[in-house]
Amino acid sequence: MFTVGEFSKIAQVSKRLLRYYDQIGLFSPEKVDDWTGYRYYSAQQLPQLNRILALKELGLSLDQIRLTLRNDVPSDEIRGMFAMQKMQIEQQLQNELNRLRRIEARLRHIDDDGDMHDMDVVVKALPAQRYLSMRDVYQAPCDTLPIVSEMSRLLPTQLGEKAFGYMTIVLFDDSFEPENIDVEIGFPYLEYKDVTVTLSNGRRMQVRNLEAVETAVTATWLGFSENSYLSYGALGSWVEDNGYRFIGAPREVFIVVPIHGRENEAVVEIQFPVERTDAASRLLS
Amino acid sequence: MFTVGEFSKIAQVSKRLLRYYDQIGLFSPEKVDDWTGYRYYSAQQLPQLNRILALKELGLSLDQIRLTLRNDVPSDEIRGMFAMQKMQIEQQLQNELNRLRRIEARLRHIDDDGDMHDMDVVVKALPAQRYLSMRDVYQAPCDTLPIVSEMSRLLPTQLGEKAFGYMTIVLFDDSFEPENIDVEIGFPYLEYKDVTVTLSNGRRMQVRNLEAVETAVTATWLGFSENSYLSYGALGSWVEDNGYRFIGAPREVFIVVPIHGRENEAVVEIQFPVERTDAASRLLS
DNA sequence: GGTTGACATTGACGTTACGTAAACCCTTAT
DNA sequence: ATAAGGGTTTACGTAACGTCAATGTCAACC
Repeated sequence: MFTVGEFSKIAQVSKRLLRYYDQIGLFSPEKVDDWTGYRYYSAQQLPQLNRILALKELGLSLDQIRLTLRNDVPSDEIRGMFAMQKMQIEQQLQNELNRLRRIEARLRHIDDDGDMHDMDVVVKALPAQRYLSMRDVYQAPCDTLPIVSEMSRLLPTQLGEKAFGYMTIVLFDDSFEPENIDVEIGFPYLEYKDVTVTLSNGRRMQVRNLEAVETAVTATWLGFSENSYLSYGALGSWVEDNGYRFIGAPREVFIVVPIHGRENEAVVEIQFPVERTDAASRLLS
Repeated sequence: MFTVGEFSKIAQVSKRLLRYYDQIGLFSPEKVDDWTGYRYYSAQQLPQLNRILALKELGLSLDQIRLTLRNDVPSDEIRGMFAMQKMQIEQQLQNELNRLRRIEARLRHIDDDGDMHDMDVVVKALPAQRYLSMRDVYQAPCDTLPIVSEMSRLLPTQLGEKAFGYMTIVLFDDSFEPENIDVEIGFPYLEYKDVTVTLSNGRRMQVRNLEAVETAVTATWLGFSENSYLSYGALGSWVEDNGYRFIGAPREVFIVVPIHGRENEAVVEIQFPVERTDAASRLLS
């Protein structure tokens, strides 16, 4: 029979831990003195504690460990728990590997002033939206300007100020060259009516559903200039390097639209729908 | 200018997060209304928030991120932080890989009743101790019994009951065969005197320092029998599988010494001094 | 039998990075 | 007038304990 202090020295764990495990009913002393409340452990309990510590090291939660120790749970459940934990670890491994690569990239891109010139890529989900838009092919990017400007004038007056989100364009062109671009220009429509709007060139804007994207790789930048298209390449390599793959048309959201003369106040976010590659998992084979 | 709700929708983060980052001084709105306390963010702040989110994804703590955003810290310090983070991730990767292997081993060893037949291996540090002991070569394991029994009689009476820890033997033999074994038998001595004890066969026990072990792989089992030696092999493969390497003489600590007729109450812990191999890191090359 | 020291007990607070309420304030639409 | 829908604070919960802090007991010494 050992007191907490003695037993904690033998097992090399803190006294607090032993009391804690007793409190949560995970590992209790063999005897507790009724009068003093002192805990008394026996040496024979040591292997049981070690099993707990070993399972904890495997990454199981104390709740899961409690399950494995009760012997009234079917073996399949226990096996399932371990299998689940295994999958979790594999997922973690992939994440860590990608993190490692990104860290190394950052490390390369810190200049002498401590500034980082990497794009800040954020992975997030995009909700489904209703989208009042028009798809067309334009000779050059600047050909879209009159259309955009007319939309910005017409829509708020015809359908209400607060009915729209930020201008969003969907790029259906998979060649990233700035000629004969196939794009859809429009605005998220926050109401549940179906409306059509006819522009001065006779073309119609219609409401459609812009599907949700589970995983989108996004980057936001300030200012608007011709070299914005360079970012597409950088984002492309980011996607490759981090074990993703494009699965849909990219979108551009104009939080602040570029106004002539104040282009550097523009804020644009590009969004690439992606899915995971399992390339990283081949490292484990 | 956006309120928290609007800005949180644009950036796809919770309002709580924005208020929290403001509170800890990591990312504050561009303007706060003096009267209502309302926070107002500008679209131009979005890239800064995205940088924070990107760095968080890399595993940096918010404190570290705060450092990288202040531009009065030397670039070397920032670089050092990233390098440190990189090392941490690499270490984590090794751990996860080992965990994965151990999980798979467990998974194989669960039988139909849900019981696990693996040894429960615990990695811990061993503190330095003073050690009253005697080293000798014995023909067979059972030859040690009279010595052990005489020690157990002599020491407490000559030097005090509480001066000793649990019987510990150090195995200098690297062939694990049970003949002509070179072992040191003794007890941790908790006082700071130098004493010698002479046994009936004329041999002397002396105090020496038993060095600390930074990393020891240990296993504890109940009962004492001849097949205990099997465990050495199992522990050996555990050590190999988990990226460790033996670097010293193993020890056996008898928490409860086996008494004739009550051998199954014995509790013995074996301790192998080890160090990490960098074998696992080759996966990353 | 009182004091001291070593050890035990419970309880509370700190850690990380927020989610989830609750309670309250402000403006606007019905 | 009141309900709705923003905003604001404050506080509590998370996982798994470490770290005090206040208090209680035990054994021994004077």
